[in-house]
Amino acid sequence: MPSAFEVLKERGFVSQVTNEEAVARAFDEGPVTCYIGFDPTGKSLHIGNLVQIMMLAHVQRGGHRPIALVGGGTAMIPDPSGKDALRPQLTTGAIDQNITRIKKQLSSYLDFDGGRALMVNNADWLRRLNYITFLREIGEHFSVNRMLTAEAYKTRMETGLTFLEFNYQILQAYDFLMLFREYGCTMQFGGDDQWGNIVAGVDLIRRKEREAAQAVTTPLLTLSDGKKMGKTAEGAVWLDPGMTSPYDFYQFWINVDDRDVEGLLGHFTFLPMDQVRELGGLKGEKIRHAKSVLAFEATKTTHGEEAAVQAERGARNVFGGAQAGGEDVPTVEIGRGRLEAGINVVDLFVEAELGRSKSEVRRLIEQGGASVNGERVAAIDRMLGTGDLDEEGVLLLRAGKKRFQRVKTG
RNA sequence: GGGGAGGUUCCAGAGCGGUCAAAUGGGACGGACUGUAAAUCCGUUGGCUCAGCCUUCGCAGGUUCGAAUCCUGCCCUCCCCA
Repeated sequence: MPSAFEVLKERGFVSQVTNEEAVARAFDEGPVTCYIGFDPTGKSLHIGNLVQIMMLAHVQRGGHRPIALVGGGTAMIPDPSGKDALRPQLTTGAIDQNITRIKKQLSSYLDFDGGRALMVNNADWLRRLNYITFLREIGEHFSVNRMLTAEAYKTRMETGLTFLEFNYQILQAYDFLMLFREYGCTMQFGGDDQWGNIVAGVDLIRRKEREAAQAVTTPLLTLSDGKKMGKTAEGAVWLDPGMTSPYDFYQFWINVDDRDVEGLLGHFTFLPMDQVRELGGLKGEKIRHAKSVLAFEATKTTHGEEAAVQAERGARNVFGGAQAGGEDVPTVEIGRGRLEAGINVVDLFVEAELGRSKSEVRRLIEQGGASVNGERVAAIDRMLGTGDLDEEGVLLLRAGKKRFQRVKTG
């Protein structure tokens, strides 16, 4: 059986490593405690966080102990790495609320039972930090000269960097030190953009504890079209089913570029690599099968098997040409009386959220991109009535090629 | 604290008294072609009671028949000096 580190490498999670030999040995020798930090600034994690989550999940399956650190303390400080804008500052109450939600989300991937995985909040130590003590014990180990030569800061030197942001790295290093002391955590993972911050922690542990901690970073996942993972026109793809429905989540994976399929299967499913390679090797139209496996597996781990089955069935119905698609297609309800009175197509499309404004929907119709029950809408003044409903009192709206909405009367 | 530059529609970036809902590029969206892929081509891209009207060019006032464009104050960003 391959070690957890071999699994990570094989699946494409590994980019930079502090000391590859030492890391490999650690994973061979026994349970390793490793951590990744998550930012609780949002109400939900999104697909961009999923690489890190899956990395922890794979490690846990290899018999090791992951720690998910949420930055309840650092959330109040912007991370200058790679970003050019400050993130909004939240109240501690809002952050604590987000943390609760994030933990719930993470438990779909990680098994927190009996301490097999841990979730900790750096607010526990950061918020009660004493400035002077901190400067004396931690600050003395950081060289400003060296920090300034780091890529993350160098670029920010052009546009300006506040003292607040400058401290981010120090606090993240301190987190690592605390986790090392409290939980024997000897390894930190993160995206490539975090390399500087992570290594700062490794250095701090060496200086304070004279121990060698390790760092492993993941390549920043960019898709073949150069876009950042998880961003769509609608914004991020969220893990919260209330923010991105399982159907849309499934669709996200179905719509990935052919060239990305194999890599994504490695990262976001637990399928054995033989199978991943086989699916990734499919050519031409056959690769759609690989995409449906990817979509199904990814949806299953995030939303559960039942939701995955539903999403798949809904997609098959609607794209396979079945009329109203059945319960599994995203649905909005509308009072039957509204249809009896007659409702304008444009209004209905807006209500079904297939367009942001009436102008947008009008444009859609004028360009021939809107259809009702599979028939192209010819004019913007088309009225819909009960005659457009099927036996079950349902009609199907379609915007463009792939956005569907089932309208049900109630 | 002093001096300089600047804040324009999703982003970048033109415009510097009317011809401006605002060039151009990117992105996004729609169509054709396809495989719910990519590439390519065409079109669209503030809102609405849509051949007209309304609201936008950091904020608040002012000049003018008329302002994104001129003036005043304020806020914010960046650069140089202290």
